[in-house]
Amino acid sequence: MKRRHSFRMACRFRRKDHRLFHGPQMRLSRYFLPILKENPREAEIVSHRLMLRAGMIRQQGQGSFSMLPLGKRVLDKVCQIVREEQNRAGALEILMPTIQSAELWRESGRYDDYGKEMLRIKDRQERDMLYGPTNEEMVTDIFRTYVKSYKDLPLNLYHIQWKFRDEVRPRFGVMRGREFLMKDAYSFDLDYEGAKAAYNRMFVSYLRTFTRMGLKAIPMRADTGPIGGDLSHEFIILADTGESQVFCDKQFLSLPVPGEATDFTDDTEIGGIVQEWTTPYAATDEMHDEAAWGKLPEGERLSARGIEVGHIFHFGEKYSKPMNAKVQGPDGKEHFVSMGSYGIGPTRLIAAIIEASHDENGIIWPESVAPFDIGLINMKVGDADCDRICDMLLDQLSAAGRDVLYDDTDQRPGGKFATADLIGLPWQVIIGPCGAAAGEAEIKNRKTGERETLPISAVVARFGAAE
RNA sequence: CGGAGUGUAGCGCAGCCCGGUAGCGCACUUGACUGGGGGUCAAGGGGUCGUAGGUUCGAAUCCUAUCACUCCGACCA
Repeated sequence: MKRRHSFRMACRFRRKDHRLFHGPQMRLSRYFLPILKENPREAEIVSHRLMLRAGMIRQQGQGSFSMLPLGKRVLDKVCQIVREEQNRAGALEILMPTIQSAELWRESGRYDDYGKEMLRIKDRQERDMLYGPTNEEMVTDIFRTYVKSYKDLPLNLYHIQWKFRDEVRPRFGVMRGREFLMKDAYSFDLDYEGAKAAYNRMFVSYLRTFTRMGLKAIPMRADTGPIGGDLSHEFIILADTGESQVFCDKQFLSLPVPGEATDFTDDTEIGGIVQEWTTPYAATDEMHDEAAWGKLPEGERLSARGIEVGHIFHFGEKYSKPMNAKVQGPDGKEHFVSMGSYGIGPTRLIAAIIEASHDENGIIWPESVAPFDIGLINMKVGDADCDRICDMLLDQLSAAGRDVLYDDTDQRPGGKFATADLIGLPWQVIIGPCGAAAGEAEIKNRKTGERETLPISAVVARFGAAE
């Protein structure tokens, strides 16, 4: 059967193909991948352009985006890594509502302080509601209701939920949207020492999180504003198109990132890692100290552009005091809990990853967040050998746990290569008539461009089993 | 909010200055030929020209208002 590539076809449900709508394998002819050959005019920066061109997102309004299937897959992978590393560090996942009552915010005093960035709404009873820009109040309310003893500490609750901030100026696609997904974690401890340990755990967790996504994230001392203290860091990844100018010691590029064996229950070990990662010089232009910078040898200085992908913050009793969140300590007295909050923007991270990893042909996904592991390209759909081999490889690679996107459309080879490069799957497995006749497949690495030819029978073993 | 700009088919654009009932490329539909880096031929479908008002015999085009989006500045995951 001849079938041109049409993303509309994905809407037509065919019974005999129903298994193709789920699971790790996907036929491009059945997928919804509205790729664009030309750059949409409104997209100025490369990640925005590529996300639109690769059919990942659809802009629905200023700073608001739908995630299309390819984008949703990446988002899910990013969130999963975030989730795993939060859990590893001892945080517990919950899910709080997006719409909040103004009451809690009046308690903390922020209902008046927050300003126009907060979207205020009234419900049908004329009650003041708001679309949450963050969740300190709500999580503090949960905490104070149930936790009364220091014995239940430390506690860290996080969720991954949509936020809305009516930004003065949304821009750069999902990089600065108004509605965006955020992982926000909140720690509760008896005292400053405990809070500092909680802070350190998130610090180390973040190092691992970004590294797993193929990013080099550098923690930089951040402005703590009116609250003061030294416990606030922004995690900046280096990308030529980044928003802010950053200055740091080249040491960061070679500092070892804590591995899976890291013991998050060992405060000394965690504190040591934080010490190591906060000693060399690093600052964004707002916090830049020319004198300290000048002391670094010329060759050790790294001046670059960066994108903020995470921010951790200790704020002590800022919310526990006005909201009366107390626990009884070992001394028998009541103590306001010492809190911190820790944010990562998964939607922004997607853009940041693209900014850090692309070329003139499109996106280059790190394997950990790629929407599919492998693009299987049938160079001549309709050719009996090519079709048979591709069907077989699709089944075998899927059975081995690999996510495969099978290009079974009848586009010409050039178009298929262009699509595969654009959407940036880490590997392309190419089956053409000549290779098929010789029993050979070609494998291309998207990142390096390297190609290798190998027997078709060796393809599955070449990729091995997914972990 | 201040400054700059753009709205014409799904996407990218021309037409506007000089008013006469909308066009190009890509995409899409049908058929044929093709088949290793965005093919060729043929035949088609699709547009309240952002919206509203005004000027005019007649408005995509001129005037007024308004909305949306983008970029630059102060803020932020």
